[in-house]
Amino acid sequence: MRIGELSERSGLSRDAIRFYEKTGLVESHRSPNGYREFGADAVPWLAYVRTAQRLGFSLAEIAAHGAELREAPDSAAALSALFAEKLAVVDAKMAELASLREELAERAGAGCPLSPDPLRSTFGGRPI
Amino acid sequence: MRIGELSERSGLSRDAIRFYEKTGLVESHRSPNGYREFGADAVPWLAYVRTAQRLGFSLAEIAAHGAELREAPDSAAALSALFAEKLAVVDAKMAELASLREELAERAGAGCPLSPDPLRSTFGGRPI
DNA sequence: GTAAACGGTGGAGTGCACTCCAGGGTCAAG
DNA sequence: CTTGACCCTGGAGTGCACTCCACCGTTTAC
Repeated sequence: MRIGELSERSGLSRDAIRFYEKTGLVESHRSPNGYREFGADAVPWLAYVRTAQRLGFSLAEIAAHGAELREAPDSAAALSALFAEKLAVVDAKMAELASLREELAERAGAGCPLSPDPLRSTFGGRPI
Repeated sequence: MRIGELSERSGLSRDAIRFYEKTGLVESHRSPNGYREFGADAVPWLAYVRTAQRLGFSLAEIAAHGAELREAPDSAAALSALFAEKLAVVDAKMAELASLREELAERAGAGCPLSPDPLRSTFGGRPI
């Protein structure tokens, strides 16, 4: 598929896709006329990129992950290790998010009294 | 406390703190000599800011949340609503992260067969 | 054959979140 | 009274992640 179709299907701008290609986040080969040609894989891959990005991973990190995937010896064991590693990163983020959530949940619960300065009562105890 | 101490205690640079103050992320009053004076609350608040930031919230969003907290009518009901709202945002992020995690966990599990192109097998089915 | 739709490149510009000066005032210790 | 640690402001610069633009070639439809 060419860049226009990928743009529509991924919801990313053409410029963004070209930028991603330049930074190694997505691959393409070129038609004889010089047009980029993307595989069908590009669509879910870009969706993954967006999700990971929204969750606070930089494009560099995501690109590194993609490169590792591509370069990994194609053995189940090696790939399992790779994914386990990423899993740990995601789990760490989830834990952070959980503690943030907890802090908020405490406040949202049945009318807890609040001091004149909400911050004091909210974050004065255990720092998040 | 002055900016140097807050910098040490929060792990943020003086410049970053001054920048945060300029954008309304943290408040201070001034000593007669013009020095910024921060309350003890600033330390846990800045820790919260950093955590939220790492999790993909922009400084503008965090500042808005802080402002809402400060401006909220000091009634338990209003604040509960405020926190419940933030809670929903955090929960949405957790859900995204969970689906990312699931995708990774599937791969990391006992040797699942992989096609020549790992991406196809990883993301070819349901886009994340 | 020409117009519209699509593609290419290079480079400038944008917004965010800082970082790094330069130039200068404040304050406690020696 | 000077030295050093600390603070101020304003402005320039940086890295990331794009976005916009001008100018040009290609392909498709009429």
